[in-house]
Amino acid sequence: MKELKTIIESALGSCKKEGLLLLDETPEIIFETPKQAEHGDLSTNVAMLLAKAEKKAPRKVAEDIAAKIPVPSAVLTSVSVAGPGFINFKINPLYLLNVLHEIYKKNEDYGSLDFGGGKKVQVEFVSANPTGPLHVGHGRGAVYGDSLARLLSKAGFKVTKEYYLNDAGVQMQTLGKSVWLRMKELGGEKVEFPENCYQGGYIKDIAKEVLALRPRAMTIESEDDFISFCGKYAGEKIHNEIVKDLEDCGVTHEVFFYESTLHKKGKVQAAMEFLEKNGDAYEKEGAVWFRSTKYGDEKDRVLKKSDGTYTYFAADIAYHKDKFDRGFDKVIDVWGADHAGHVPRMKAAIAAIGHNPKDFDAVLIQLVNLMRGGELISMSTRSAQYETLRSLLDEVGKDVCRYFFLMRSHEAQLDFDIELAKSQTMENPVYYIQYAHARISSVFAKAVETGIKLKFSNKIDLNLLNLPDEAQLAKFLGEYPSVIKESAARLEPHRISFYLLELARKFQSYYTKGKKEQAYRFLSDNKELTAAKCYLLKNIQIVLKNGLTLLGLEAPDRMESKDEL
RNA sequence: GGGCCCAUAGCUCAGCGGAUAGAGCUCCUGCCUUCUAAGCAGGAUGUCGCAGGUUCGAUUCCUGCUGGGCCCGCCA
Repeated sequence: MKELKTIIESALGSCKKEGLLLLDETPEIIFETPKQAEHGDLSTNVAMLLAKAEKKAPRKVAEDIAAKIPVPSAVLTSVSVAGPGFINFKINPLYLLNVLHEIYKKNEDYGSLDFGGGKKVQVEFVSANPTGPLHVGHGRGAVYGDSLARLLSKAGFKVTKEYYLNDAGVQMQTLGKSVWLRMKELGGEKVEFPENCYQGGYIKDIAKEVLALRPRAMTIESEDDFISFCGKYAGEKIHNEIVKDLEDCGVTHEVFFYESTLHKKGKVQAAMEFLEKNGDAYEKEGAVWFRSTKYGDEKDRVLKKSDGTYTYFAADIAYHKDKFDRGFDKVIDVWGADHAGHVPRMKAAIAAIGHNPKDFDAVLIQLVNLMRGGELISMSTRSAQYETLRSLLDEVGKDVCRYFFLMRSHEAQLDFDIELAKSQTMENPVYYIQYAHARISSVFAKAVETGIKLKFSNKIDLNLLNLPDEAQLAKFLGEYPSVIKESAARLEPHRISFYLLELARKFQSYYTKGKKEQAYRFLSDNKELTAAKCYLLKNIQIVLKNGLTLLGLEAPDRMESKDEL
């Protein structure tokens, strides 16, 4: 609405010139779509913002401004003042419809912005340790991170998706030991299986594999060597399965970063030295501490334990230093809500390694409560059938899974009811949105079938789209870029879900009117009119597909019938 | 005890400085000879957790409180 902004600015200018307004400061002009349709297509609150400085009643200010706005024009059909001092506008339908040419021309690039200015952003997400399969909580973070990356990239950032693997430290050791113990069990030995070892059934499967692969290794090799082999084998195997799970979820990463490389290249030590040099690290009680309190953390944190090994946090500092060293302007970590307590120390660390903590965002993803028909499924026990992302994917499928993870704000806990997810009703809106897309394809198929040639071009006469729904649909399509911008700025891909739902709803309503009113039929004997209507449909479809792609969902040309599922 | 998140219709949730607070589910009433009824139209339902404060204006921002979740390790 650049033109409208210019119109307001020039109206303000006239008011100042005639002495109606002082305008010592120019206010920010913001437009919004009124909730009530009777209030027009757009409104602005500038008059209310100005009222105080002008020492005038907001309504009076609004009226003065409104009087200087010429109507009707190519942009506006009417201006009015209402409520406490809103200036409401009715937009010329033809002006609204013009956006269709822009959408059609840009197609899949419609909604692409330079908001990010080409800044390099890294999104690190999932980063689950290869000690067991992904659970549904990981799934939410995975889908969120993936969609966020798509969104930021659409908004003009240069995005790298990264996965950090803890392949060093005690975990891999424990994993190896778990496998080794299960192997001994398989060999008929009675073993005490410690609580801190990995309990899952997948460990036994891996044990069987290793046994088949190297049946005599256990007797030949030293215990330490063999446990370390088991750990490495299991880690790789589990990691591969994680990657497969993610792929089936439509989630991919460009970089897999191994913690071990930090140690090998001496980067952890280098980071420690960096902190020490600046007086941000000190020794106490046989350990080395990070002076995180200096940067606002509530207490100092251990970097190097008294046994001489580094903490996870120390490696994490080195890792984040490495991220910035690689030239990222902005670093986003997607964490589970249980890591909330780590944010202050990480922010402190970012500051200590010489970067602005504002360039580091830790997005916390709240819990997923997995349910079935209203009953909570326990997440803590092994017996929980749907604990893993894999089993959820197998049962509800990729699109439903992703949509459910993206239909809520990431900072609110999510109730994921498998029964609802499987139902094909409005409780599961993913089908509704896809249905809108498919329906449009279906109309086109019908057109072809009845011998209508579909030709989309900017030669289409938009004047023919004279139904109110048509201008309103065009207006809504025109809002898509601002939805992208807002979603990207707030790191909230769920806003796209809501936008798409509303677009689908508007389309369905428009479509259904054709059942009753001939004027609403898309396909008719009037070639030009049919072409214009199909052009609008094409544009709706472009935006639907565009948004679905951001969410990582399919945009089908036809829906499978209910009975087939 | 401290920190973070949540609290909006019977249920699941949007909105996050503006005009009569929205959507879906649920409950009623209609709508398939004609582009997919996985759909549409209409109706019903709210002290926006409580109490203060900032503001011309607060569900939205701030403070306190209450209730629920997560976290507070020389674990990762």
